[in-house]
Amino acid sequence: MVRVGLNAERLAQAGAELADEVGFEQVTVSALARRFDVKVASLYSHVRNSHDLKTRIALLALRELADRAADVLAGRAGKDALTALANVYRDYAREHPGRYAAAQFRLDPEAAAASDGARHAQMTRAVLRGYDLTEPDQTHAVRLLGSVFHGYVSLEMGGGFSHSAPDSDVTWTRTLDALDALLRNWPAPEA
Amino acid sequence: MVRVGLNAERLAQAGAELADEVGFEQVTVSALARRFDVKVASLYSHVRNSHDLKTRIALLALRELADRAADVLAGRAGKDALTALANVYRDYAREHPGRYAAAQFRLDPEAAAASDGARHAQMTRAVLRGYDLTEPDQTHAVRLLGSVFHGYVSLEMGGGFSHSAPDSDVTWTRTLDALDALLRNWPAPEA
DNA sequence: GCATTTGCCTAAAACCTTTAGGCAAATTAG
DNA sequence: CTAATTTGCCTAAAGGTTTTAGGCAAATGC
Repeated sequence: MVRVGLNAERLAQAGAELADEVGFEQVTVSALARRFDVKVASLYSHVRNSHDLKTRIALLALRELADRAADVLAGRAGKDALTALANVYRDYAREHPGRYAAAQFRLDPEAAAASDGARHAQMTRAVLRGYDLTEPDQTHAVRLLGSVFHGYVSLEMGGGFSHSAPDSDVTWTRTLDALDALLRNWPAPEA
Repeated sequence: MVRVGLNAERLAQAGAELADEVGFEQVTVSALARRFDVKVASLYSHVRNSHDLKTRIALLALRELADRAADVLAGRAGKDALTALANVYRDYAREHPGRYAAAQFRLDPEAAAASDGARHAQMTRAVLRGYDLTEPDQTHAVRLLGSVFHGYVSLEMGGGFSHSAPDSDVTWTRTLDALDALLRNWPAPEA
C-alpha cells in the first residue's frame, strides 16, 4: 500500500490532461482512478463527487486561460490587443480541447464566484480601453466580444466550418477586422 | 403485455421533452424507459444506443429550429430579417433549453449530413441578401452571425450576463444594432 | 516511541448501458 | 378466417460508474 500522493489539485490537473485526451464528457472518477492506478473510492477523500471534480477542472482551465490572456495583453492595445486576446481563446481550444470544454462547464454560483470569470471580463474591458466607448456601451461590447470568441471557437471546434471554403483562418482574420471596425465605429441605439 | 407503441420518432420527441425538463445531459435511455413505463431493454429495438438517441433528439431540435426560422423569415428582409432570425435562436433556447443544448450535440459526419444544418446556413445567407456583400464575404458573415447567435445565447443561458447591469435584453438589442451596422458597412480586409 | 491524522483499501448498494434470447401481440398471406 | 411471420416488449445477465461506510497502514506530530 504505497501512497501515490493524491490531492485535489493533482486530481484536477490529471483530470484536465485526461479531458484533452478523451474529451471532457468522458472524464470520470473511475477513469481518473485508473490513471493513478488507485481504487475508485480513494478519490472520494479528495473530491466530493463527480461534479466537484469537473468543477475543479473547469476552474483550472479558466485560470490557465486568464493567465494566458494576462500574458499577451501586457504591452498591447487597440486591434493588436483585440487580436491577441481572441487568439488566446482560439489557440487554447485547439491545444486543449478538453480543457476548453471544461471552461464551458456550467458552474454553480459559489464556484462561479470563486472562479477567474471576473478576470476574463476585466481583460476584455482592458482591450476596450483602446476604443472610445462609454459605459454602458463598454458592457455591451464586452458581452459581444465574449459571444463572438466563444461562439466562433466552439462552432469551429465542432467542425461547423470545415468542409466549406474559404478556410476558417481567413474568416477568423476577417472577423477580427470586422470587430475592430465595429468597435471603432460603435453605432448609437436605433430609433 | 400491452404494447405502448414505441418507435424512434416518439422516443426522440419524448427525449426532447425530457431534455427540457431535466437537461440534455440527464437524458438517459433508462429515464426515457421510465417515462414510458417500459423496461429499459425495450428501447433498444428502436434506438441503437444512447448516442443514437441523443443524435435523434439533436436532429429533432435542429429541424424545429430551422422550421421556426423559415417561418419568421418569410416576407422579411434587412434588419427586420436579421432580428427575427436572431430571436428564433434566443427564444427557442429559452423555451426549450434542453432541446437547444441538444442542437449543440456534436454529430458524427453522417448524422450531420442528414441534419438540417445546411438549412440553417442557407437561411442566414438569405438574411444577408438584404445587405450588399459579395462572396466570399457573405460566407465570412454567415460564420460571424452564427458565432454571435450561438455564443450570445449560450453565454446568456449559462448565466454569464445575469447579476450585472445593464439587462441582457438591452445588450441583445444593441448587439443586433451593431451587427446590422457592421453588415451595412462591411470592412475590406486590412493590410 | 506513541498518538493522531491521513490516505488508500475492501465491501456493497444503486443506477445506467448493452446484448441475448423468449413469448405474445399485431400484421400479412393464403 | 386461420396460419405464418414479423414486431414489440419482456426477463436475464454482464459490465461499468457513482457514492457511502468502515478498516488498516503509512505519515506526521508531540
